[in-house]
Amino acid sequence: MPELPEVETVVRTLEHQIQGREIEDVAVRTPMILECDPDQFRITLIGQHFRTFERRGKYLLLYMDSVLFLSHLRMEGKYYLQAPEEPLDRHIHVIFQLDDGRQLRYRDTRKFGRMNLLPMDTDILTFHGLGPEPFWDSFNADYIREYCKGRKEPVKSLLLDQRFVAGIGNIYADEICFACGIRPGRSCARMTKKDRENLVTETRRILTRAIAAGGTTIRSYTSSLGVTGRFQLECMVHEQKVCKVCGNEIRMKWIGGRSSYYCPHCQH
DNA sequence: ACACTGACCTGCGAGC
DNA sequence: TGCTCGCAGGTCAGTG
Repeated sequence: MPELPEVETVVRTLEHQIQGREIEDVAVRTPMILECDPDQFRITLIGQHFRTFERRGKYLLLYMDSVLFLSHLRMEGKYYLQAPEEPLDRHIHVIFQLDDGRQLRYRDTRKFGRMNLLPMDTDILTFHGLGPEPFWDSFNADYIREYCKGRKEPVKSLLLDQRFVAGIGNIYADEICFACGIRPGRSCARMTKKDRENLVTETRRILTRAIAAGGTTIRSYTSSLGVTGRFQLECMVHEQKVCKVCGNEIRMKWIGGRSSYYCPHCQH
């Protein structure tokens, strides 16, 4: 389940591996992965080079010569670089033949991921209604106070709302709440000034550490290109049984349709 | 305007 | 052993 740190890791790994490579051919085996016409997708991408690599929220932005190739991994999407002779399986949905003989393969067991082609000048600041990146100056305590005016939703739901802040998913939302000592179900209207300041600081601290660790590996998830995240060793509450700080039992509650883990002793 | 729910998918593990 | 069922979760459309 790639969140911001995993997507960042994938973008940087792809940049290292395929920057400057040309797409010679595209095979779309599962059209539903695309949000555009498969033939148009193929024809547009053939002959294009991978130029620059960026991330916005959980979206991968691959700037080609004259088109922006957008990819969202959703839950289980992964990219692999493989030789053409390596066997395909039924979960590989899109194959890009590169000019160095390798193939960039998109694999996604649940077919949740999506790809699209957009104009080069697409405004990625406002795109898909995404809120600020956690590391932008505009994500600050005052912004949170303003955003929360008239809202009562749980802090956990707020963190998962991509219009509030871009890139946080279920795992990191739990971890951020724990780091702030806030129960995930607490109304965002009941955050103090100190809570809002902590939310900014802890969000950045946790995401920075996770990026440094190469993202999270949880359940069967391994990030693309053979890179295995190591952040799961650092999870304090998500899918944990016992609190690493106080030793109390970690509880799980359903919040906003998501499983949410918290320590009833450390979080209020 | 905000908040909540279900659909989209498939694999896996629990329970019968 | 083999079946069913619930769960995992990011996003978005639909509903209240």
